[in-house]
Amino acid sequence: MARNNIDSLNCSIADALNLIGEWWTILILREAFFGSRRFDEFQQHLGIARNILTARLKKLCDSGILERVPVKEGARRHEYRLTTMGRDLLPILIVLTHWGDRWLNESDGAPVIFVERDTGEEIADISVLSKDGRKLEARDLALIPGPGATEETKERLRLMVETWQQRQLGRQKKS
Amino acid sequence: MARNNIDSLNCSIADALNLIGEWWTILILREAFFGSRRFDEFQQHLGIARNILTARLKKLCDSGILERVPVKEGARRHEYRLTTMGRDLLPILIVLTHWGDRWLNESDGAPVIFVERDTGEEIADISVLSKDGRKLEARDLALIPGPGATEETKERLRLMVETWQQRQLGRQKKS
DNA sequence: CATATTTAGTTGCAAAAAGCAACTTTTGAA
DNA sequence: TTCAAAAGTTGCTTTTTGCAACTAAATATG
Repeated sequence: MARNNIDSLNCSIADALNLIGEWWTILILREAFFGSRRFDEFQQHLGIARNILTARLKKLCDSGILERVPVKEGARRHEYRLTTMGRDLLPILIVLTHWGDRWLNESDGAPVIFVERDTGEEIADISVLSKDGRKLEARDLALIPGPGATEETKERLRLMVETWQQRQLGRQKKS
Repeated sequence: MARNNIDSLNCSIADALNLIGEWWTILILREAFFGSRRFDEFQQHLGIARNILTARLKKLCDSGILERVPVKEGARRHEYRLTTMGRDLLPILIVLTHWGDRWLNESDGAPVIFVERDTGEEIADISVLSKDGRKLEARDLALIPGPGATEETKERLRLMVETWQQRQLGRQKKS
C-alpha cells in the first residue's frame, strides 16, 4: 500500500482507511474489543508476525486509537488499551460481523453473537436510518458536499447527480 | 497479506476482511456506491494501478459483491455493479465516513454528507442499539458463542468473561 | 469502409510490505 | 540468583504493489 494519492481524495473513508485499513489492523482492534491488552496476547490470538504487530500497534498508538499505558503505576511494562477514539470504532466491527454472519457464514451460523450485557439479549442489526428513525436503503440516499469539500469534490458530486438522473431517464424509457 | 491462519479464527470479521480487507477494495466499493461502473472510471477516480484494479474487481466479482454485466444486451463490453450482497456493505461506508468526519476531519468539516434523497435531510449517525432502540456503548455489550462457534471460540469467550470479571473486581477494590 | 481513438485490460520489472525465525533485553517469579 | 516469560528487534526471503509500456478489441469518425 503506497497510496500516494489517497490524501488527495478528500474523503473521510480514505482518511479512515489510511489509519485502520492495513492488513491486521481491524483484527487487532477486534482483539482489543475482545479484551486483549498485552503484546503477546494479540500475537498469540491472531498468529500475526511479531514485527508487523509492533508496527501496527505503534501506528494505532500514534494515531490515538490505542494508548500504551503501564501495566500498573511505575511498571515499565505496558499494555495497549482502546481510547475513546478507538472505542468509537465498535460499530465497524459490529457491521462487519453482521455482514459476515449473513453473507459468509449463513450455513454454519454466527461464530459469536453480540448481546447486551445486562439482559443477554441480542443487539439490533445496524442499519441506516433517517433522523426520525425510518430505515433507509442505498437508493434512498444522495451525497452532497460538506463544509470540507474541495472544488474537485463538488464537481464530482455534481457529475454524480447528472449521471444518476440520466440513468433514471433511461430506466423510465424502458418501462 | 498472507493470512494463512485467518480462516481458522472462526470469526465473521476475519471472513469479511478476507474478501474486502485488502487495500483499495473498500475505496473501490465507495466508488461503486458513488456511481462508478466502468473500469476506467474506477481507475481514474482512485488513481489505482490498473493491474491491481483488475485483481480487486475480479475478486469482488468472484465473491458476489459486484457483478460484471454487459453494458447493454449483447455488447461484449462490461460494467461492474453492486449486487445485493454488495449494497449490503453500505453501512460500513457510512460508519467509516462518520468516524473519519468526527476524528480526522473535525476541523475542516466533512467532505461529503449522506442525505436522504427525497428530503435532503442528513441521515442519522449509525449507532449500536438494543432491539428496543436504546443506544449501547462498548461496555454494555458482551459476546456469547453462536451456533457456528468452534470449541476454541467457546473456550476463548469463557476466558473473556473471566478476565472481565477479574477486572471488575480490581476496579471495585480501588474505589 | 478504413482509420483513429477509447476501453479494458496484460506484462515485466522495480520497490515496498509481510512473513519467519532466531536473537536480545528487560522484567517478574521461584 | 537463576529462570522463564514478555516485548520487541534484526536479517533475510517471499509476496504484493506500483508503474509504465504494450495489446487487442470495440467504438467512433471522416
